[in-house]
Amino acid sequence: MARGKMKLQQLRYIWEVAQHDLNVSQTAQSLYTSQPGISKQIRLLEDELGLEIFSRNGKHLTRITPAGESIIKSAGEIIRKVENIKAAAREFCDERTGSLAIATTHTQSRYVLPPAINQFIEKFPEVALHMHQGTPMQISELAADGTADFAIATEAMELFSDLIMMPCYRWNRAILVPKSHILAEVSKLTIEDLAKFPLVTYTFGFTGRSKLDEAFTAQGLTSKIVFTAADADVIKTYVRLGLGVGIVAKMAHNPEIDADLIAIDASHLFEPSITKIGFRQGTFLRGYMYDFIEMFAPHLTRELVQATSNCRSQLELDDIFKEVSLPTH
Amino acid sequence: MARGKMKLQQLRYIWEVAQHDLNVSQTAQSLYTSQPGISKQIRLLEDELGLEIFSRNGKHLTRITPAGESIIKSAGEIIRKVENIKAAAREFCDERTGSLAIATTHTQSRYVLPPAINQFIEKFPEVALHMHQGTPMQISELAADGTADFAIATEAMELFSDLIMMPCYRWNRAILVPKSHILAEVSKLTIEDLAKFPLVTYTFGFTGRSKLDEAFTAQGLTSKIVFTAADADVIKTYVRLGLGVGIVAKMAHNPEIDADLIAIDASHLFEPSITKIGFRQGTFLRGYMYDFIEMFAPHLTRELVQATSNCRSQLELDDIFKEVSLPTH
DNA sequence: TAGTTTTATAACAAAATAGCATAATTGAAT
DNA sequence: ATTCAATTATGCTATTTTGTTATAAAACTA
Repeated sequence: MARGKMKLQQLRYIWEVAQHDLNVSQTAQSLYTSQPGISKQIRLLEDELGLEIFSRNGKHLTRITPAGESIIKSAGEIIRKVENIKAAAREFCDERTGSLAIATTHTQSRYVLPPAINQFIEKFPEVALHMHQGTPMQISELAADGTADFAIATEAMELFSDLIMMPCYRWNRAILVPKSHILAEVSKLTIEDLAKFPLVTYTFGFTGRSKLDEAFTAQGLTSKIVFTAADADVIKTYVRLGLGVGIVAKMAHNPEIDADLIAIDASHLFEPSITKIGFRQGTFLRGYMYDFIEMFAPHLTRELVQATSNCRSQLELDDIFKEVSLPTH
Repeated sequence: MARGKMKLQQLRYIWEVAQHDLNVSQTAQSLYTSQPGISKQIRLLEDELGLEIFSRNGKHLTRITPAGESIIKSAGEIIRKVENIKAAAREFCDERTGSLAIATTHTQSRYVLPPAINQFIEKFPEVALHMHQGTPMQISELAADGTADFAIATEAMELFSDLIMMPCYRWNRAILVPKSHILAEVSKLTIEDLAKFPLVTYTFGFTGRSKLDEAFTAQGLTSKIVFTAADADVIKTYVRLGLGVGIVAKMAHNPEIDADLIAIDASHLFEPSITKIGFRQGTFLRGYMYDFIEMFAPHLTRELVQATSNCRSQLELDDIFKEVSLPTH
């Protein structure tokens, strides 16, 4: 239990080693430093605290001790707070420059985000914009580990408890068929009508696919999904080929570009889905980040977002949005 | 905006300087280090962040900049988290040793705490016990700045927003008179009866004094308080001298020692008061600290206390205790 | 059991930190 | 205003801390 002053670097090291599967060499590489340096600092910290953070089998770190578990968790929180200080400093220093990393799905980046992005680069030309595309799971992870500032998606965002998620807009689905298709003539489409045809829609886990499945099973129907894709462009392609009837987010249909396809409103067939924007709780948000959120979802004012930052539980958060009415796309 | 690695020491320095009225020399003395060292580290940090944390008039620090305000606040949070890591380490290292500092009033330490303290030193003989006595205001401050682990008092605890306060017990008052006094004969004492006599009771701001005043003013009566003291022992002394009628917390009357005085129950005259125990939110509580709380207030189980630690607002906290029934002393 | 990977140790180099003496500046009090 | 005490900045030095290289020892892998 030697006397020493705990260093931020030491906390970074134990945190990173924990992130790198307790492999010190690998950690050293990723941090562009040397393995003995890290090993020594960890030992020094353990000495100061008078306990082992990692248990060892001879020379190898095998697992995190219960004490280490708790210490590493705190270390992570401290590291994030330090990052927040830096971000806050940048904000005070120059509020026009910085970077904004958005992780989102194809649907959002192709059909929904463009107007907001446009507005954003107009107002903040000095902010470097990074777009990450992936599955809703990947997106949430990117936001949770700080690679992306925001995650925007419809599905799977609930699984990450340290993400603050706010509803952006409600949207409905449209049935897509070639002009010549029989369904184009049907006046009032039912879900039974739909179940008769082979369907082309989103892959499971994408763009509100779960609501879609629910609707069929609720009616005791089984849907014949013959093809799935992560994005509407691919779906449209196969609808054009006559593979089946497409079910996509309504905003994915562009009357001009998709003039050869008929879009039939399906609001009455499926529950609307809600797209959300999420960020890691406790992160400092730059001024332009608040602006971006508001450009994308005008009801998410700076005040409202700040209020959500203080929420501890999902319940509190939901409570805030009980009153707020969402736009529909 | 030089490149450097933010150090915990730097955060400590800016925090301490802010605590010491922006006087660097004084800060250096209190930290047993040199003034140039601190000045330099502050400059380095400001350099790294690219902004001034303190505004200067020539060489003197005059005020904290808006950015500094936010940074220093974060620094404080980080420092506390680091302290928590150390405390957690000590807990894992040896859960029997440590220290427990309680700040409280005379009334508590003389009449209420002894049984709990007794039980505590029996179970944790290795824990060094420190008792601080003071006014409720001083007590709250000691807890808020970390000098004491707990504050126990009846008044003034609401004023410190970063203290988590939990109700311990409800108590009523007793009227104290010499055996020969007229009031000793009265069968059903009213507040009007009481108002006729000169009174001896607690100094304002102590031991539920405010509830007492409320009761008189609510009846449109003015009380003739001829003497006030911070503790019941002094009050009793003056009641014995015939200076007036005493009003004290019921638990301050000991039938054996105070056999020469008559205690008349006054539960029906004054609203009961509630004594609370408070600790700074976000602090790591050692195992024996939970035990102490439970010895003092058995309904405050470890689970319950941990639940309150997560509360953000006073409302949330009150909600938890809505269900809990308090013991009466 | 051999081979690869990983960690510990030691000696060394580099950098950061604290300290001292002192000059410059400020703010207060004549 | 001018002086005086208090406070901060600067330059330089000593010390401590941190990181690197090279290498030995140990642990996993197959």
